[in-house]
Amino acid sequence: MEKVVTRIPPSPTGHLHIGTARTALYNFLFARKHKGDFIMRSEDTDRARSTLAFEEEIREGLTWLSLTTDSFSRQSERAAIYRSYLEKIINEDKAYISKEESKSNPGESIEVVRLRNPNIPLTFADEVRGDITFDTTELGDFVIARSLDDALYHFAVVVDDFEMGVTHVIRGEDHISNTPRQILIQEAIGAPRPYYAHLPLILALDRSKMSKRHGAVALYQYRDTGFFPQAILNYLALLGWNPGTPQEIFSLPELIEAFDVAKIQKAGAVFDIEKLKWFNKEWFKIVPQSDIEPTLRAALKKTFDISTPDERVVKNLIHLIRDRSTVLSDITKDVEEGEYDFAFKAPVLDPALIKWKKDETAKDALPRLHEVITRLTGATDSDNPEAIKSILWDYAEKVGKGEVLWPLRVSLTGKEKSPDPFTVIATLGIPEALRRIQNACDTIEAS
RNA sequence: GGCCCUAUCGUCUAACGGUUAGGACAGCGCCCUUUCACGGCGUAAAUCCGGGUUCGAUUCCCGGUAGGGUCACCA
Repeated sequence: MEKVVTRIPPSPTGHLHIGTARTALYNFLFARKHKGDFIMRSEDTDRARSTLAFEEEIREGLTWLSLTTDSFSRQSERAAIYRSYLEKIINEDKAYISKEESKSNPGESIEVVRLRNPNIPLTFADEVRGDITFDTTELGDFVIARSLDDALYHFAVVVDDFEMGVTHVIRGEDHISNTPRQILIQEAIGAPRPYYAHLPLILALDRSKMSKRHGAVALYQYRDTGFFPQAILNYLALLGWNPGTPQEIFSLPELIEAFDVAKIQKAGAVFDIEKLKWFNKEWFKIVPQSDIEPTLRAALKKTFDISTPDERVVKNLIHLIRDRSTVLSDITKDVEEGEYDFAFKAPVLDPALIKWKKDETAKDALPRLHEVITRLTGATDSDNPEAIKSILWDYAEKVGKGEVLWPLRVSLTGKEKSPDPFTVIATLGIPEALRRIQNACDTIEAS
């Protein structure tokens, strides 16, 4: 069997769209699944609107997603190739040069190239939708080049796909109506017909094609708010495709393994940021530490001006962050808002907060805190909350969990809300915890 | 408007003629942790409508309806 080749042909006239990212993903998955190639082609034949900056952003975006390509080319550098094909089919009278008035510059006379349309009904097989039939008559002798040296999109695409050995064209549903004219061109240049698979569109809330007016559509916007590439890939894969099993969390290798064109959805799918957030939350628990750590360190430096934080605390804090965060930017936000103050700042204690019950005074908590100090003093330090819990749990159960745990937690963090006391102690280490509890006792006595 | 595509909970989807129409996200409720978060359990919520075909249609066919895409000397 011939080697599978898929492609992603973005035109560098805008940011990397989330829909383009998904199309790239599906092409990537299919190619990798079949041990084929996945190539990228910059469709920059519209010189006026294409920029190198966008091209670069698109390439970087795909790299960020780990969607590696096997080759890269630019249509703007292939004019000679298009010209040779144009000359060939003109010689064969399958296309012709037509002198007409320029539409873009009225008054100017130009020689465009038009395809001789055989005006036939045309049916092609779509891997996701089955047979689709068009009457090509309505296309007329459509223009395929502005001039011999200036091929238009459809012509360039067909020549390139042929020259590059593309076997499977997997693209958005918005290209269905482009397919008949591309097939006509294929037949004119004698190219074989690739397999086609037209993907359902990604829709906005109002079920129209997702575009700028609907908010964030560019990949970089999701990267910037702190979504993991793993989560984006995972979500995008399941938006319009399903594995046929209840599994939802997929790594890229797992997606390659599970991917199957037959399970691509026909109907458009609404992009739901809430579900994306859920995927990100799940991935927060499993991404490598190196995906989280730089953000944490930057936040610590910014908020606390700590450039060399206690490594034990950082390590333990990352565990906490993993199941308390949704997007990476939560780290910065939470650090700024004081969520993790307890880890780096001794608390300023409000004795009134120590009281567990309304009719208590802060001083009532003193003997309990002293008992905690006694127990902790002889204990082995650990950064496992469970181990810390076992030191104190039986006492807390005996005296009353609220009676012990609430004042303890408040002395450690000074806050109304925080992680549980065992986790806090495990994070800080027993010596620091002891200092804080002792300090709390002193404050209470002085009040 | 012409052409093309599509139609299961609010959203993503499963069920390729026979199911109490399943799961996930979001929502709601309860439990756990005597704080927050995490977690666990539960609940509500759907086959667009009308005709066929069939013993039997979410499923197959036709027609409506609705939504979407596309109609360049853009890509």
